[in-house]
Amino acid sequence: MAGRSKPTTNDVAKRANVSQMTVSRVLRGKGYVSSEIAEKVLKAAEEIGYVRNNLAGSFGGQSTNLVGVVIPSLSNSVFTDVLSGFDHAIRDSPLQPAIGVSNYDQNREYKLVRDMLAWRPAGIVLTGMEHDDRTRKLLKQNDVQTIEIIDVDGDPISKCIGLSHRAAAEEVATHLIKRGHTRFGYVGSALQVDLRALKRQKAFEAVLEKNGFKLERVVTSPEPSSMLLGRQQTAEILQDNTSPIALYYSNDDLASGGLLHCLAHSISLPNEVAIASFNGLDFLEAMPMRITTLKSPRYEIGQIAGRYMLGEEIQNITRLTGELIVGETT
Amino acid sequence: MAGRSKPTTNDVAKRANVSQMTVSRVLRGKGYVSSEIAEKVLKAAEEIGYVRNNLAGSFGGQSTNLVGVVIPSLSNSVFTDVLSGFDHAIRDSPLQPAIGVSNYDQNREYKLVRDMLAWRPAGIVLTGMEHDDRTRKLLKQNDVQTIEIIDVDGDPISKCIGLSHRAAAEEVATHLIKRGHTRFGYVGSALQVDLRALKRQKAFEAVLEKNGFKLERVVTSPEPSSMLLGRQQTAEILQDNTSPIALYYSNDDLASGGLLHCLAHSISLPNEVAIASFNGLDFLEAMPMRITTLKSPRYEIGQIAGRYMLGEEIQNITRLTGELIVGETT
DNA sequence: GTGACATATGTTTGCGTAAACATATTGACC
DNA sequence: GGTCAATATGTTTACGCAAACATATGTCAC
Repeated sequence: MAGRSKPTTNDVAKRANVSQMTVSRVLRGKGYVSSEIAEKVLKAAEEIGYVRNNLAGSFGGQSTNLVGVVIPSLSNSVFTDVLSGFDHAIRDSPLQPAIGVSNYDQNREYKLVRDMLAWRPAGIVLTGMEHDDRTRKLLKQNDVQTIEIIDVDGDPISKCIGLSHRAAAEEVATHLIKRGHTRFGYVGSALQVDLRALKRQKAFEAVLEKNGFKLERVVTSPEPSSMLLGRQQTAEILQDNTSPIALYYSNDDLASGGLLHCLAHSISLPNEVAIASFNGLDFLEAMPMRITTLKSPRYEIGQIAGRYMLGEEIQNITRLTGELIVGETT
Repeated sequence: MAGRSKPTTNDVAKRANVSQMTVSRVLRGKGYVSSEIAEKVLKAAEEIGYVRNNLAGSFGGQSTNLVGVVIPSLSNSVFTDVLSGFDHAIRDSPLQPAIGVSNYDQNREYKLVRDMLAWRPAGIVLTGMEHDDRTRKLLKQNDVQTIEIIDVDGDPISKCIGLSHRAAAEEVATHLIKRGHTRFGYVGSALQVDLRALKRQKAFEAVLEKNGFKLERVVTSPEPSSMLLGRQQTAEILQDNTSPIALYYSNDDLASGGLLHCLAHSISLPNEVAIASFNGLDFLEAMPMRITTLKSPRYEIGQIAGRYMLGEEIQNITRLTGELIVGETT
């Protein structure tokens, strides 16, 4: 039973006294096999604990049912939300995701892609539009289905799906200006690594300037985002602040920290300080006050990426729109 | 360049005017090859965009460097934290995780395991101790390294690592009793699906009864956990409540919702209502008040599971201990 | 009863890599 | 100058599956 090497179709064949090919046919339910023989074969397979060897089976063909998915981090629910959507889309298909975590490192991403291509995957999913040149070259040379997710501001390798982070920031900036805010600040973290946040900051600032305003205060930190960091950064950015100011945060975690800071210091929202952010994560709904944010269609991005892997046709650039959630903080 | 099928060592060999075997040797850096030829081969490989075909290469051997990891959900940071630890441990090794999401469904878990075994993985990581009998049988028949994570209350298939959820609940119950609480309630969600939460509830109740107390109120919901649900459930469990009561929540999300409910209704903590929970997720640190919780060693669990996959020896049952974080809510 | 066609089985072959098994060629040392 | 070992290359083969290509039987229409 626990023999050295794993049983093959040949072992099953011997046990069932048929040819290897008949076993293959029975196991795949393809081709003509009488029910008696089929039964015999299934029994034999069951008895010796046969499990198909995909390695052997697939390598005649050109690709496997593995899909390489590279994301920057597993501890940011933006990416796990996308993964959930992706998984949902492919869950009842033969596709199987192999996940790699790049840690926001383009070199690591390259290595992951290289290793994944060795498995002749059905496709590759990358996060963002910024990649090592070697990655782009590799993916263009090998004709795997490739899709870049989350961001669409840039030149895609092949397909891409996401939202325009520029447009997202512009929408929030416009909203704040319409609301009558005249002084602005920005709170961000890990910008050298989160290139999409950087795009948002730039776009936000551009809208301000086009309207005769400017980004008066900016506080950024190299540390990863967290509510706690947001509290600290908000305390910092509001130091010596006297007139009302609208703060744009690079994400919900920081913004929530900002909200808690204001509540703890009895700062009136949105009169003294306004808060707006990006992502629209679920946990915001339970905060003591609704934060204005732009909800990104994360789950949907994953789903569409999954459906693309299943063969559904999509445009080269699929631009989804976020939803501006106007809360009580602006 | 973008020929029909992908280049093989043979194609490289022809281009470099050497034998296929020499190419193989160069690419693996194994065996004797002169530096001139090595250079020629590398150049040729580069030019035609050669990528190794793992399928062909591995199937002579007995297993691949893929590791199948099955988790119940990607939207619960408990599991993604474990994944992070796992990824951290194997990141610089050749191992590559293939992730499957079971949705707390043992039948789906079985199918995922079956599909994964077809890839001759170096190992399989399962979540929890409760599995379909077919899953257990399959894993015992095929001698893949298997490790069950997060829970250790049960009979492991092979190895397991986690914490005793019984012990965790007992510690919290004991703490609450020591603090002088005399009336108790329980708030939980998705218990038909989260078997570990159920274990905690049972163990919690057992300690109470051993000490002459009982679980006076219980509110559970089939919905997935969220802060919002926690708020609603807390409102429900406190309805018509007059004397002080200590509430044990099945996790931090619900407990945080409970905290927000109490703060919003000016219920004094921990005098009128005490709150304790399980997991110790990071976001608790930014809540307006510190919640008493038992911090589970999630990252560490993942790390050790990863190291086991790399060949490190571990005990059959590795029981880590959680850390009781005594906050301001008890 | 003779094709024609569906049904049921078997045989051969190839996929890309690396192990195992050859040869050559060099050079070091006595 | 001959022996031995290290170095450098080539040839053959196996790995497990399924496609492609054989045969067989059976069954139905005319």
